[in-house]
Amino acid sequence: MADIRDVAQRAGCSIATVSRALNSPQLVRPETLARVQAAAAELKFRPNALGRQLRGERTGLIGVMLPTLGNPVFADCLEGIEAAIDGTGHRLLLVTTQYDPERERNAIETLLQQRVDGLLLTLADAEHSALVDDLSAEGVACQLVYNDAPLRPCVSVDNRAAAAQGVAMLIEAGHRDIVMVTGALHASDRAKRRYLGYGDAMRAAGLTPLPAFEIDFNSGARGERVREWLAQRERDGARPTALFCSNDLLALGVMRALREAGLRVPDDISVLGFDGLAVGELLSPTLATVVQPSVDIGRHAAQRLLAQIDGRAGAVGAVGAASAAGMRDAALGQALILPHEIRRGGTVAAPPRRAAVRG
Amino acid sequence: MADIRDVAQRAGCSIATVSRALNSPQLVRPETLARVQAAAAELKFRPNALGRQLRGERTGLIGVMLPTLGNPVFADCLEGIEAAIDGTGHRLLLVTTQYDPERERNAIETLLQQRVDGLLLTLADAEHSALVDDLSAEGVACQLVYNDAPLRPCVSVDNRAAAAQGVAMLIEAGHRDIVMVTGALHASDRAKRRYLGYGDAMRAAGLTPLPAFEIDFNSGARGERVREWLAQRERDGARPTALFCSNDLLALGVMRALREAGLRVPDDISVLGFDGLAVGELLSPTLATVVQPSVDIGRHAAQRLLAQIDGRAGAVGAVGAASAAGMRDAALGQALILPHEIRRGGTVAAPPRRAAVRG
DNA sequence: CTGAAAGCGCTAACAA
DNA sequence: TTGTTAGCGCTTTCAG
Repeated sequence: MADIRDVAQRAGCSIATVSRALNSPQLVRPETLARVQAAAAELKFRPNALGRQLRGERTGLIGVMLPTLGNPVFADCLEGIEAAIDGTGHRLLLVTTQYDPERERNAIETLLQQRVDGLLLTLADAEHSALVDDLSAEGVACQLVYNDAPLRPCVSVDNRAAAAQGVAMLIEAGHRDIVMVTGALHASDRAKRRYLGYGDAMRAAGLTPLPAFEIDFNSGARGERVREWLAQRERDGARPTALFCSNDLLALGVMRALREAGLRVPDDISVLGFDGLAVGELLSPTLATVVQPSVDIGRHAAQRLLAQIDGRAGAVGAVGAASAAGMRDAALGQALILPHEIRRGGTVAAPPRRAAVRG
Repeated sequence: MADIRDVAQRAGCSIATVSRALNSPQLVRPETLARVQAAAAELKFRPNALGRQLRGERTGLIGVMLPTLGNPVFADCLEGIEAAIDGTGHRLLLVTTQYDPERERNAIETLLQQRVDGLLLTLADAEHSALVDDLSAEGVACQLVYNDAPLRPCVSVDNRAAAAQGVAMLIEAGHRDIVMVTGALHASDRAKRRYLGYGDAMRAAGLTPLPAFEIDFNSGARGERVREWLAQRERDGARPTALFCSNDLLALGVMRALREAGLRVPDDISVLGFDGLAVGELLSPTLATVVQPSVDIGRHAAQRLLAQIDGRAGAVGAVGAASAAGMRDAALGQALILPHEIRRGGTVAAPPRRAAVRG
């Protein structure tokens, strides 16, 4: 593989000139430029990014860490990130963690060793994670994605308020026995906040929040679990009339289990999701859900990160004054809350009359 | 940021010893090792991967290029890739192309400049792409993903045979008027091969293949287009009784348009997809489709790529003999065809009786 | 406008 | 077992 020296020799100039010809053509005499370009083409010269990165200040690499791509919510977000960096000359280094905190640690370290210019992270639990503190202490440019931690640099919806609004819709539809279904609660700060929102809405309506029904994401026997739980509830005479699922994927799984258990949605039981996956609208009945703008979340997070990176470079030496860049930086260090939306759908209806059961 | 020299100084040894302590601990006296580790920890030393990569033979980077992550088929594949490289110390550099050939060129070049050890690519059209030839000519380790080009290193299903089998199922269900719906045919070699398979199945049953109905993926007015087309067909008295969609996402969109046009699936018209997206099983009716093992495609492609990379390293100097590595390499240079599967689903039923219309 | 030279941080001979 | 040294390919002063 030809290197810059080969090109220089062939073009009859020094490697410095080749470098300039490639990076700052205007600094080079047109004639020389042409010779260099010709030489480069003939030798099929491919600049080695590693050399440049080692030497330079920035690598142009952005580290992206997501729990999984099996959930379209994250794939969508990644599309937004891609869209935002398109044309900026940045590239993406991608890692998934499967919601495993240890993998999170390792992944971040790996990304940092590659000297990424910045980090876009979705953590299992941002609030109790010391990682983010360490990162900001180290001065690493970083934005959290989906995590809504008020005091941290992140882009998300207001999970608590959004969930409350969704549940309020259920209540308005006439439901009183509403249970929230979640994955492992401890594994996701978003699920936790949504549960808080559920509680808010219940109490606001004078209802008592019920414990969440947690189902292990990774267990294959999800349908089984749901059926058992329903049977138990049935026996207690306390089958809920509506289920609020902490995310759409879970809602889909739950609905399948419901169907297999012989229950009709929404006739026998209503279901509300969270995320706003596009597929939800293609189902019949369509999935009622709390929509978060996943692509925009990714896009904004990436844009903020880029601004942060640029600001950082621009701020060098501008110590004295609270510059415009500094002002911007302050905003970038705080949460950006994007608007959510309630998507009404066929999976929510009025609760069935069950006077006989109750009486 | 502390570098290896700082650590050496603090540990009271040379940088070579630090390097060894980090990479080959067994070559270093336990006591020295401990000193180095302590020093590294105290200084929060983070090895700079760029330095190592610039020096070394390999970077540990794998370049992945996919059309989009908006289609879960590719997200699933990426999950498979992730799974395969997990624990191997490789990292992923990800780029999406939106099916744009120019972006494909640029993306590959970018990846190569970063000195990736190998490439995992889904091209718009692998057969007519000179890119792959160039790559193998340059000796770049590379596997195509989803593209089934018989003579190239790739992992896919037999799109033609799979499509034929799916269409045969429609015919078996009693359909004779079957139209294939695709995105822009020229933009995807898979769609083209599936159309060939459609033709095979039709002719095998003594039927005449019909022209494909192409809908632009990127047009927002997809539903509109479908309705117009249907109306036209209706007027001609030639409304098909079944639609074979070149992928599941398209099938979902088509079904929605059908519904909006007042047609019931499968009562009025049957729909068959291709891909086997998980969501298809959650719909009601469930989506009949030709299933390709997306995760496995990704996994196998990554495994083959890793083998190729290792083989390459191992083969250095082993010029004389047709070594075992050489044998393996030969296989890695050819297509790996994974088995597909027909998933029967509620979207396919017998065609409606339309004696009155026909007569 | 161009060239010489000094590294960026690390690994791997080669010596000791 | 450890140290010295020569780069990997590139950018960027600083001179000319």
